[in-house]
Amino acid sequence: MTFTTKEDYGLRAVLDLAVHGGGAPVQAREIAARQQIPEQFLEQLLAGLRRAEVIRSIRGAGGGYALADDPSRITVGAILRALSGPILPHELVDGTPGEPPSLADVPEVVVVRGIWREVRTALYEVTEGITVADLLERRGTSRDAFLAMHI
Amino acid sequence: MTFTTKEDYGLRAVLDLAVHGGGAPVQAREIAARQQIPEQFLEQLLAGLRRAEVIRSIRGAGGGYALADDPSRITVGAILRALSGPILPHELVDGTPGEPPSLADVPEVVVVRGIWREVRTALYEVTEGITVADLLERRGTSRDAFLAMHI
DNA sequence: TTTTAACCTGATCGACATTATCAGGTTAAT
DNA sequence: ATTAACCTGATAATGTCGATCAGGTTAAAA
Repeated sequence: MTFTTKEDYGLRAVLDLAVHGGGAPVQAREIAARQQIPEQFLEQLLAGLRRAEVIRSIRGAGGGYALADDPSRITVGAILRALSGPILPHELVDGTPGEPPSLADVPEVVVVRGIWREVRTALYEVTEGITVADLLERRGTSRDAFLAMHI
Repeated sequence: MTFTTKEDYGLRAVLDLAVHGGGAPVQAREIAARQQIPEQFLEQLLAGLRRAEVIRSIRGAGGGYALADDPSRITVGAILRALSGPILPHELVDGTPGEPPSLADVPEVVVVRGIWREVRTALYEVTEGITVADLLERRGTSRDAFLAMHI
């Protein structure tokens, strides 16, 4: 079980987009610079997010990226799924179509699939419960706290 | 983010051990046969579980494996950590020691680290909240339900 | 005390994902 | 026409996953 840099980068990129995207599109280069993400790698992630319709792109000079929807309708879960596919491989939860049928009769298999279902539910509740709008709010308060510390 | 076959196998092996370990040690070969896990791969996982003191081994003829503790004191979380290390890489949550200090000042980084902390907490609560004793109980009821279906 | 059943160790392997980098091609505003 | 930006595809180092092979070590049992 592991989360990766890819997902960290992707979340930061979308949040960056939400913060700095008050009208004009935001360039990948800017995001890369602010978030210290390798530019070409970031473009791969943005391409995936675009295909999943989390963000949209504007081509040509003066182009860039923007959120595809209102921040309150984009969840952390949607972003993560766009970056890395389903949270938990179905095979573990439901079994594979091609597996020996006897496997589903092993009681331990049944019980452990129940665990995976619980884990998936917990992850789903957390990640679908946080929207980009929530993150924007958190960023505001955390930045205020940070600035206050440095007065 | 992904869970793997390794973790599925490992959970099933420990549960199998709990079910069939009423006194005598259980052989890796038996577990492999019942759970349909490649025997040598299973031994790798058992070795890791032994090093983490989730199970213990008895060497020599008539040996095998047994739980290292009471089923009620072994959690799913402990098993998963023994198999795959910490649930979430700390770098994402706390940053790496060698990272440029400026990164911790990027507000988006701070916010996203908060997300990772929430995800970790949720996973922790689920996995540490289920013990092997719980699984034994579930197995009992699920097997009864299965057998009842086939009368 | 020899045998043997079991654990144990280390090496190796193909396939795949991650984390990039490079080289260009395409779009559309200026 | 130029140019700033997105877009695409190839390449690659590194690591993990899932699995297999070849033996070595322990200790119960014959």
